[in-house]
Amino acid sequence: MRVSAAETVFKALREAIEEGKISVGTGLDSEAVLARQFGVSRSVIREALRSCNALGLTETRTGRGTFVISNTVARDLVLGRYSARDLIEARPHIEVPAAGRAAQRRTDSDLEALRGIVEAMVEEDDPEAWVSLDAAFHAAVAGASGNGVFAGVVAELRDAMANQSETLNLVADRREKSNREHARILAAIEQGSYEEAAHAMEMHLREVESALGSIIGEDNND
Amino acid sequence: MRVSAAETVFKALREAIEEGKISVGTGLDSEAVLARQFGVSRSVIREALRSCNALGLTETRTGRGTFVISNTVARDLVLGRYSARDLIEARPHIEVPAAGRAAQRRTDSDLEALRGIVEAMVEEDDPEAWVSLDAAFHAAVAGASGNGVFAGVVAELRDAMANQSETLNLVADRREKSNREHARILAAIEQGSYEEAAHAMEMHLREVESALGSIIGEDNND
DNA sequence: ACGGGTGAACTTGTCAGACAGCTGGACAGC
DNA sequence: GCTGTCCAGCTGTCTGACAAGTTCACCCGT
Repeated sequence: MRVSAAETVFKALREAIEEGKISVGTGLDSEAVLARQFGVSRSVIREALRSCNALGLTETRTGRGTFVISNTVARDLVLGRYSARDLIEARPHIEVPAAGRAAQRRTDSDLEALRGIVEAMVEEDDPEAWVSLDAAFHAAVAGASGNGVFAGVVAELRDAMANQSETLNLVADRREKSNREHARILAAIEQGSYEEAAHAMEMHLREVESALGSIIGEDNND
Repeated sequence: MRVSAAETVFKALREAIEEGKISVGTGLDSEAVLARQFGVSRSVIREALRSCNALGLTETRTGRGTFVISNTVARDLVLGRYSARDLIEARPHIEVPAAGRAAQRRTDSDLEALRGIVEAMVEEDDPEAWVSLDAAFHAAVAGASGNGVFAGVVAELRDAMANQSETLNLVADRREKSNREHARILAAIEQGSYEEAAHAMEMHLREVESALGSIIGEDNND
């Protein structure tokens, strides 16, 4: 399958920028020069630059030139924020099977990490730090599932949740319950039972959801 | 601050696509027609289309035109690629509940878009184009779920899958089966039944998985 | 009749050349 | 030293042209 010249130039530029061969802040050669270098017309260069601009890698200023403003695709451009309702609805569908797989595939170092987090949470008094550990626990479970998709999605959800402060309002009572539920999940994962781990996670999320629901206010009807 | 015509056109197109005014699977007007509509030259239109392509919203095929392949920005621009095994394992956990929610929440324009894709798939002979439409169908179902997390994750999986050519090897026989299964999913969504839509999607994914499994050969190499 | 080849009419891909508008800096005049 | 002008270089846009890929109706030989 033939690829267009514009796409070839785009890929070359993107690679050069992402690999740091062209450092952030510097300006690219002018369109005319690039056209000569790549042996194509200016239109082709311009189309390639528009692609780089769309990804947030570069920025073109009239009369001046095109400048590298980032060596990674802009996340903000791509990732929308998720609503609390969407997060609560989606979590179980991903984390429950992830916990099950974790029970089947966890390595020794996975278990070690999980135990460490669970212990730390028990002794943690500061609510903010506790919430961080909570997020770390869920991410670690997903990571232990050995499935990159689960791990990636949960990591993304964790980022989105971190920006929602409702979790902080969980009363100390609820935190203790969560600690016990986490311990139960960990035990099931240690034991290697898909069913039990998945069930323990499901129960946990259901508990958290109802606790959060009473805080947020259940206006999720459509 | 003057903005370039190309950027104006790009934003207009992007908004139209993301808001569903141009549904997934459909083709845009030709560059010449767009140029007349926007009152600009073809170069401007082409630069705007390159931006849309870079974001994974559209795809341009030589001699045919530019087609909308997603109404959300491609996530794998940012995130890493996933292995085939991970994708196959994770898909049902996300797409099944997404189909169920779609049955409860789909709008009229959601249904219209889905019908369009299903019809187009029946008449599509080119395997590559068919796979694109298949991906568009699954993304549209997730989009109709009204849950940004589902839509985002499926969009991400779609992008990752598009880069795995195994799907292309599906024989025509399997494609016809898929078309029927898609029709069944669509019918359940139209009917508004969570259970039926979820079940239809689950069956469909199971069928596809076994078909793919026999091609790939069950080994977990990426 | 009918299957297959063929070309016309579209589409995108690329090129070359032109000119307007913007920007920064050199330079002359005060 | 300060200011205003001018110019070289850049991006933004347009135009017209042709190559190459795609589609589909039409025609020709059987």
